[in-house]
Amino acid sequence: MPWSDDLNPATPAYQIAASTNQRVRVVAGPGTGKSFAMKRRVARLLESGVAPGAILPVTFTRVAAEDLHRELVGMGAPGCDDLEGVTLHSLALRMLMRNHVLGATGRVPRPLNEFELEPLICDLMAAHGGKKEVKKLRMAYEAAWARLQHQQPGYAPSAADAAFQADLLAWLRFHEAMLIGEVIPQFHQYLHSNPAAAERSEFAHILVDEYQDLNRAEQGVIELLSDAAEVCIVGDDDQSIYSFKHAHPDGIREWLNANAGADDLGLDDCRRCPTRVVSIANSLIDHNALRPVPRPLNPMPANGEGDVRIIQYHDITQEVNGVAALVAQMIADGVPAGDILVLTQSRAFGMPLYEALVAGDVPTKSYYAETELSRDDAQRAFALLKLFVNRQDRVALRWLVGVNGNNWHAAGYRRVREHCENTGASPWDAMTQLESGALSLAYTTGIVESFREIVQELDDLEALPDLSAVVDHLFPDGQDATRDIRALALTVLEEVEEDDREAFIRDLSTAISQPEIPTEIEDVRIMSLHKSKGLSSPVTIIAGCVQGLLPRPPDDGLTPAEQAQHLEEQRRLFYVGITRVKAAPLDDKPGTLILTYCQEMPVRDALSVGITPAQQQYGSAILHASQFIQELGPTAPNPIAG
DNA sequence: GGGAGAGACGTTTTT
DNA sequence: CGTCTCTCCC
Repeated sequence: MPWSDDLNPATPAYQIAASTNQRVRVVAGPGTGKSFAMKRRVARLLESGVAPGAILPVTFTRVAAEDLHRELVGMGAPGCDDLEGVTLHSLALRMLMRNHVLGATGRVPRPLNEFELEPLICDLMAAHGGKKEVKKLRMAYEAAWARLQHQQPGYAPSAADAAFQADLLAWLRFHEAMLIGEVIPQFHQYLHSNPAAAERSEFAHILVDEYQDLNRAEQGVIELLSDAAEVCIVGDDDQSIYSFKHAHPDGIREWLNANAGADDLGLDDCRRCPTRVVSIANSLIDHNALRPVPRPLNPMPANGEGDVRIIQYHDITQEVNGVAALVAQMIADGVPAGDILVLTQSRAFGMPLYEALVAGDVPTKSYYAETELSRDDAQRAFALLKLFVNRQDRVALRWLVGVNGNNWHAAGYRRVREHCENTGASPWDAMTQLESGALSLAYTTGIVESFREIVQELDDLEALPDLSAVVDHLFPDGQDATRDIRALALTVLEEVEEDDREAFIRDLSTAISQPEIPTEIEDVRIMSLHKSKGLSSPVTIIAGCVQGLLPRPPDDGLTPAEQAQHLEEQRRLFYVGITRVKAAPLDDKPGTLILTYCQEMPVRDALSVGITPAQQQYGSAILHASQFIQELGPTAPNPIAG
């Protein structure tokens, strides 16, 4: 199918696909068809003979990357099979590993799993003011890199920050690893200091989706890859919801300043949502006073008005049961389960809702954060597997020798590390010597004992006939803690060459950190508002619309200006949520949006979710409807009691 | 190094 | 209300 098929040259979608300007910015609201326009642009490039390898389509998440690939394959554009959307993170890792960058910087691109941070924190806490302080310092370190602060004139870390960074880097170097938050900055630094690097002119065309969610370092990487490229960025400042990773809506707003002469295009017709949803979405986002250029969405009358309901329940139990009953009823009425999307910003609503749906025999899939490695047993087995594949995996060894001890046996491990740094021995070799008595160090009784067990377990694993037996041994059948990771490991094993340990551990790690998203949706999906970005669904339910949860209160110590920005981002989050609704003008059922909230929940739940109840009675916290419900404006329906 | 008890604080989102 | 973290003491 030619790229311009069914495209009217007078429409912005055509211009986005057709523009040959070196720089193009597209600001496009939810449901206005930006992915469609992007896809056509890529198709045009491929049809005009651009090599797939010269095109870099950057997407924000893995889901979006797979989505783009699938749609291009569906269009049958030439060479589309070789064209993959990538996340910046995966691109950075690939390029860092491909080059001898490691030699130059002394760093190894082996990212640390979340759970592997624990021993790092304990190793640093004694010298840097305790666990909490170390966590804070680490976040500040990553934040400074994400914002490229070191490139700002006059930036100077405090003495305490500098001391911490030196120790952190020494730890990471010694353990041959990298923080996840360092991957992009390291890549940025490599590109920045190597103007002649091949990567800087590897791409002739760069397309960036969800640009508003990139932080400074990520934007900088795009700039550094753009030496010889036509660049098209696409996004929407009204959907910028990733300030926690230091993205800011001003990035896309101010992009034109740095790219004079760029084409500036926009898409405003909301082809996705019913008209009433468009109307309340416009009313809501209008409350964001910091927007320099308001861009209301145009409703499409052909989409129909839609079915919008706002329901208040008495307490959280009734809300959970009420929503579960609504879903069950809709399915009984013939709505496919895969057409229903349930969004809630907190596990306190999400998990009981999930359980209520499952209990009611509704096919449901929960998309809350990866659970494979949430249990200690699973973490231990996974670390053991890493060490089984590579005895020199220093992070895995550090984790395993410390896991049983108070503060991860920091005192004893410090002696081992000092010994290694003085002699050049690897931790594995030093531990082996300690174990045999060839070496003796103070305070190491505990870790040597742990090491003995580890060696025994590894010997047991080596005695097994193949990898599948190893998986079976590490993640035994029928155990709750390791059920998820067992299933995943078995799937990965099927795809891997006979007993290729390295490939197995690599693919398993990928599968854990970047889970596959099913293409065929047959279940009710339940997830956070953040995860819902990019999705759309004929029935969208947002539960838990209460003040304190949505919006969440600002962190302590923010300036009034920062508090205002926080509130606006929370509002954008709700905006993203309500604009997931897809009109179904051809079916007999209208696009449906249901917003629910409740008046009470147990104080214990409220506290554990981060709500500090202003009032409480008989152990229940008194809750109030989200202020955003009011802000939906006069076209919103009146709330009803459920 | 490790255990007992007092005290602080609580969440959510991605690669 | 629970859980994690820190301090004190052996």
